Amino acid sequence: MRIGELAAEAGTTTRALRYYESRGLLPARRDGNGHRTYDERDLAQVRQIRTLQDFGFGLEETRPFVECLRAGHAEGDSCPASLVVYRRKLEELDSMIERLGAVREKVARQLARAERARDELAAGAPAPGGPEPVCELGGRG
Amino acid sequence: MRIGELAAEAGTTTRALRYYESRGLLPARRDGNGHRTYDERDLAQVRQIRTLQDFGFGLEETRPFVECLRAGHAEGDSCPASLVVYRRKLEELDSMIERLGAVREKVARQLARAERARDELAAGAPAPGGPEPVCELGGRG
DNA sequence: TGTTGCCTTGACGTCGGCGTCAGGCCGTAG
DNA sequence: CTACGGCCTGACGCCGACGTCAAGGCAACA
Repeated sequence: MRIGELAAEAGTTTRALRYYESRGLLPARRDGNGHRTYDERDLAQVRQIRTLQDFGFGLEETRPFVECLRAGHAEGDSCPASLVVYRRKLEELDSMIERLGAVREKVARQLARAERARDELAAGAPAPGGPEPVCELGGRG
Repeated sequence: MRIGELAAEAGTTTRALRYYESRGLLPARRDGNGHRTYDERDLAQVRQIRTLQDFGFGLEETRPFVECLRAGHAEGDSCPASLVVYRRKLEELDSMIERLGAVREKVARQLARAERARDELAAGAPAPGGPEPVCELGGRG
């Protein structure tokens, strides 16, 4: 199969596949015309790459999985190096989720505080210490 | 105050401040030598930018807050446009956290499955359907 | 014989938020 | 006089994963 067909089968583009090759992730045979040719094993490798990328893995992080497939394993995560990447990614995900959760709480508290201040201003005091500043400097009306 | 001092006070760099200016976020007066001069209000604006960036806001997202401060408000989130950004960011954070949580579970399940397969292979069958493929192609030993 | 379609290589563009370097001005301290 | 520090502008570099364009080759089909 040629590069266009592989791209279609794997749900990606020819540009991405050439890029993988340039990174040493997807070596290609050539036919008489100099065109790249691939087989089912290459398709499995590309699918492995796409799956991991959907999980947020960087290209380099997919390398152990691809090499594991090329070594003949049925699954890309049958090799120790792949498991190491899994574990590292789990730690990354946990710390990212924790950080994002903390930020979420801070933003939520800021929003609640700002809304409270706005409501109090609207309800009670129509100018406690001078004229109100005008929001939206460059308003379009 | 000049740009170096402002950068030190705000915990950033002169390069970042000039970048903000180039984006129209931080207009600067000039002294006789053509040097940028700033006051306390500029400092407050820069601090607002940094705080939001620590929360993961992009520069453009800080703009309503900065303009709100420049309009004379004591807080950058006293204006409706800032609240809109808060709410949008909360939604983004929620969906990101949800996505990451789902990915985390998938990766954890993949890891568990792969470890189980490895253990079963090590314990039971030392070659059920042919020779084992060799992991780590380019091993360094 | 042209036209389409797929392929090739090479190289520059994208996005964000700056870092870093080059070349030069201004004021001050030794 | 010279060195140094801080400032100026302008421009290229960086990271990741490609997108996009240019210029050309080769095969099939009308």
